[in-house]
Amino acid sequence: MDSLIPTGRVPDYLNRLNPEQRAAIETTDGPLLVLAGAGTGKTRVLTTRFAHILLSGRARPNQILAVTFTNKAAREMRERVSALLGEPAEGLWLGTFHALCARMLRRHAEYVGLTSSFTILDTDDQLRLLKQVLEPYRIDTKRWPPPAIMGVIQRWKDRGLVPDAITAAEDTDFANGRCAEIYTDYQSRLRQLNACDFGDLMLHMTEILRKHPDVLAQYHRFFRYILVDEYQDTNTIQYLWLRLLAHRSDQPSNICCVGDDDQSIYSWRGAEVENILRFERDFPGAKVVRLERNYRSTRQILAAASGLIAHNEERLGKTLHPGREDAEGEKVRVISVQDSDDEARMVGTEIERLRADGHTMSEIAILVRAGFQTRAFEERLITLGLPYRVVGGLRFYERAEIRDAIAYMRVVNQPSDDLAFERIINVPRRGVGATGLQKMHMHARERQIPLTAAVLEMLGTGDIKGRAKEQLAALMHTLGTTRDMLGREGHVVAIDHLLEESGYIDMWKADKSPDAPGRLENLKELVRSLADYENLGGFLEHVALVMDTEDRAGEDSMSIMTLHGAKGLEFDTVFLPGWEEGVFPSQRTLDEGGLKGLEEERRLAYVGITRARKLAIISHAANRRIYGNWQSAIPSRFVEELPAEHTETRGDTSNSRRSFLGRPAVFGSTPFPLVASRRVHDVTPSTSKASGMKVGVRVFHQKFGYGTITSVEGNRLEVAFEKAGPKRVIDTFVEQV
DNA sequence: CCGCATTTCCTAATT
DNA sequence: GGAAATGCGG
Repeated sequence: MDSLIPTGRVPDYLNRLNPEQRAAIETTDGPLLVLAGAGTGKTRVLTTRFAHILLSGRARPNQILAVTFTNKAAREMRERVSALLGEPAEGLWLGTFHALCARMLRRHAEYVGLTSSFTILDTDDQLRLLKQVLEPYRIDTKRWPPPAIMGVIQRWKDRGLVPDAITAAEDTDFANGRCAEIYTDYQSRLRQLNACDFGDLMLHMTEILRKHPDVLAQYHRFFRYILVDEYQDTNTIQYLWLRLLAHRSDQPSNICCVGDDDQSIYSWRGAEVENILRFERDFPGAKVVRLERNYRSTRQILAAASGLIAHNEERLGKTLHPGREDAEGEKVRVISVQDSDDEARMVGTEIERLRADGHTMSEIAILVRAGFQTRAFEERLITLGLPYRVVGGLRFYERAEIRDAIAYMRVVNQPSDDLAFERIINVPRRGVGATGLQKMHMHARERQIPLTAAVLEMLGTGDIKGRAKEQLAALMHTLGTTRDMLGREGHVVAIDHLLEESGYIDMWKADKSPDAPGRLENLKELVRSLADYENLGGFLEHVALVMDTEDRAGEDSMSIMTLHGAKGLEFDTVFLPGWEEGVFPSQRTLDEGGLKGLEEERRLAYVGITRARKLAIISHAANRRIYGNWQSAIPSRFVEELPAEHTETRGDTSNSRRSFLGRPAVFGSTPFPLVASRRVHDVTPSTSKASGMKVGVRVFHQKFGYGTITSVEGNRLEVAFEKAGPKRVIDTFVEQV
């Protein structure tokens, strides 16, 4: 293809790139893998490449398919491409995997038994639907909780397996091998409801592309170039979808995937690092460009992070070098403290000092492994009066009042949306209980009609009695008037009417709990945001797929968040607390994932350190309060793996890994297996009384009778009772016999 | 059908 | 320690 750029003149946007970045952008044709280390200008390469393809005349805006994982990334990319082009980028196929698939699927829905107006279910709906499907199976939900079964189905979908593809061998470990049946039923219920869950968007679209060569050919004609962000996070179905779109006979696969195998931290939700490791085999003739010049962090930080990640086996191999000469910086600090309260105190003190020295608060972050760790820091920061925000709590669209309001809108938009109707039928209370709802379900199933229609019929025949009768009649009337208003007065007015007349707003006005005013405020905000969309349908598509809201640019506050949440962000100073065996690396990951799990934890540690521009402060405590009781802990193996010449150790040295030598690091099934002696630090009063409680001791329990202790964990015992079987009990409730 | 008491569980989190 | 689900009495 002819270039529109005059020969001999390098366009502006290429001039300020380093040679690797330029190679990543100018290698436009054929498969390309860009291995972009942390802070090496990944987003810049991606957006500049996009603009370059357009500006050099290789493709028109709608001939590039650009895929991201999150809406945030898609938004950012759109903005930066627009900036490079000097005009708003419109008509692009740029979005998340799911948004792009939804857009395609609306055009071909009939191939998978749906209509183009299919509903996209959220996580709540999925689970509610699965529970309904589960009913006739009479499965012990204690042993096989519905969310776990949902997980099995989702993982099958992630791997591109339709119900028919599930082999018996695949379906052994769960719900007595009946998951495949459940999966089949669940899928047919979805089809009846004209609905998709998130997994279906990918699964259906991939099936269509696979079975209908004409459809595939159509997209091949469309897309000349494919760009993929965060390729290390793709799961199998996303890989299959990409491969179908990329592999073609008429031209080379112009697919460019950008990613970093060292930052793959999402295997637990289906991501396959193997996709990126295998790229060169999947796309013959592929070129690989490594971006290793880091412009973010100091040399000390990069060296510490590189030394740590070098302990991983499964990697393509890549070393970060400082991109600037002047960036020597401070060594990574490793601080040892007595207990988790001391740790919070230490972090608070350090932050106060940073603030006194004039550091901007928003340039400081505390990155934790798990959500439960945030509380200690929050409490400390409140005491000190330091502004902070916890990133990644409940988001706007996850709040109960927002989900309820959206369910109301869904029923208006699509009267056959049974799941939405079920959510709101008794909110506010309308005298409909489990039994009443069941009758309605039976009626609906008999007559093969949606729930709303069943309610109307039953109101007519007098099958609904009492308080429910009047209230439901009023609800149905409100739904009807709202639909009328939708056409005449616009969706904003109509929805306002709906939430008022249905009594939903009044329900919160009557609520005396302290968070009710906030909820009303959220509802107002929701109605206000409706105005940004042309119609109700457009709004609902947005909330189904774009479940995030713009970060509100607030005051100058520091961030507390999980390591996962911090990926892609950067701060001057980063605190990394809780580097203890069992916490980080997480015991559960070790138990379930073995060596692979450990390597993923190590990548998480690598992500954490590389978030810091100037200073990283790692800490570990000798004793930690977990779920209410004290447990002792030993420093994380990652502390030892940091190259000593790039770290500076402070604090109580008796709490080093050395003093725990002789206890081999093993993967065990018991929680915190390295710390058999943790009860030494147990300060709960119950232990003194129960000090004789050891494995093998025979005990008597008022309710369960006689038994033998099989495990001891703090004051919690597991006892094999002779009559009652294995039970977990608190030590004070049994007597030694 | 509702509200209160008791019991149970506890990784990460996007679409 | 605490949220959320379950169970029980009114």
